[in-house]
Amino acid sequence: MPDTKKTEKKYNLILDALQQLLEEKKIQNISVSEIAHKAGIGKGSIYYYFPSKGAILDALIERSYKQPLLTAKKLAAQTEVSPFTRMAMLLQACQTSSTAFIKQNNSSADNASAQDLAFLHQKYLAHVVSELKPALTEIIKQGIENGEIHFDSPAALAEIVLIVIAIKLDNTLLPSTPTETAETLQGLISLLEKGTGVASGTLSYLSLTPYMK
Amino acid sequence: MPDTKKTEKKYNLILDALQQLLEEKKIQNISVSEIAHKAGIGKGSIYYYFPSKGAILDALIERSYKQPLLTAKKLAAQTEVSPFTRMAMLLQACQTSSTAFIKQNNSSADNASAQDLAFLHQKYLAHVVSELKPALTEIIKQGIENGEIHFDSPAALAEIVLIVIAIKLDNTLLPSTPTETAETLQGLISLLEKGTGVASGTLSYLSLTPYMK
DNA sequence: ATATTTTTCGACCATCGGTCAAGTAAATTT
DNA sequence: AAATTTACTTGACCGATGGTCGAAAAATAT
Repeated sequence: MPDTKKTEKKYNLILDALQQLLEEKKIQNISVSEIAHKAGIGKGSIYYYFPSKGAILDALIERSYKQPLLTAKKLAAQTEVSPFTRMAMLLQACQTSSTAFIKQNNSSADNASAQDLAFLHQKYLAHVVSELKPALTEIIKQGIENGEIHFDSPAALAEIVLIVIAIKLDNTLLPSTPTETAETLQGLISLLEKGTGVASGTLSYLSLTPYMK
Repeated sequence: MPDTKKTEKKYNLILDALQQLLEEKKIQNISVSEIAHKAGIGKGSIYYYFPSKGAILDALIERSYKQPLLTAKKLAAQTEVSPFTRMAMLLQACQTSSTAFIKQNNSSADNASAQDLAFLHQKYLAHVVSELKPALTEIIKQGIENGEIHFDSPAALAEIVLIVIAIKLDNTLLPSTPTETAETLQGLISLLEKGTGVASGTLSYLSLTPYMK
């Protein structure tokens, strides 16, 4: 099939258009016609490649996180590196992937706008957690085998960490002040250290800084 | 103001209508006219009581969680009861409040519908966590003073617990199998016990069962 | 060249959230 | 009780949206 390449090109063209528009306005205010115009194609063609407007967003999110998540997963295989280092790198990837997409303009104290793009953030959460959980689980599992981490359920631990971090790094799902966010993340690190029998300070350099402004 | 009663009646009439409709279809497919019709009033009147469609939803959520959250908060003041008991009761309230609203029809494996009502669940999360955090913080704080709990940052701990529990109890934000959910919640309890210097098994009776089917 | 399939397109449709002028009912003033 | 002001109701109306469709144009096959 020679059209696969061409199809994929158009496909990505549409995603590019949406991504561009997404940087200056929120989703609900972006019309399909607008996406088509930006992509330089007719509106009808959009629906040749995507079944609905929401599907375009889904595809864009998946494309956006494909690369960072891929590299994050590779970390799980690098058994020669300390689990903590790998964990830090993985969370770093998690963090950069979040800031990549959460650039929405929070201009006014518009309470309605925050709700409009709620499901965008929700999708980000679901995507990141589900994709990263296996990798982090593997890392923790190896840390347990090494005797560096003490905990019964690596998968549960991975999920807990990812949930809290993903939610707190994306400050829109549960809006907090910078101080609050920092406190919660610091609390998580402290809880992890004490809960997994790791020396205090071992995880402190994970230094997660939430997206601000 | 004698109109407060009448106004409130109409106000609640609209919320009743939305709540009713919400049991058979998802929000995005419920029109304002439909709400008005169900409430037996003109469409224009809706906008006399609410500034937007989203505001109706907000109000409904707030009304739905008002009572359970109120009783949950009162638990914080009952200093004569053990912090763990109060914590369990609070989480119980959290749980019932979730099942009260998460009765959406999950008929088919329709991936699109699940995403449509994403922000409904997102609002639930934000509401529950922000409302319950102060109460749980207070309980933990008292447990620390009693010497029953050992942890530096009660507020952080409260938020972490609420985030994980709220997300896992509402199985739509991050869909998991029952086994996974149970594992994560059990992992959280275990992490809490070890992380806060509490004897193993102390928190086990929190026994959180997620909403299923 | 002809036939067939794939892709493009924008006019068109139903519907939506929200506005508004006009009207009615209720309270308040005189 | 009449007049006036205020509180409330309403459905026609508006601009805009997501999505459809048949027709045309490109591409491909025969």
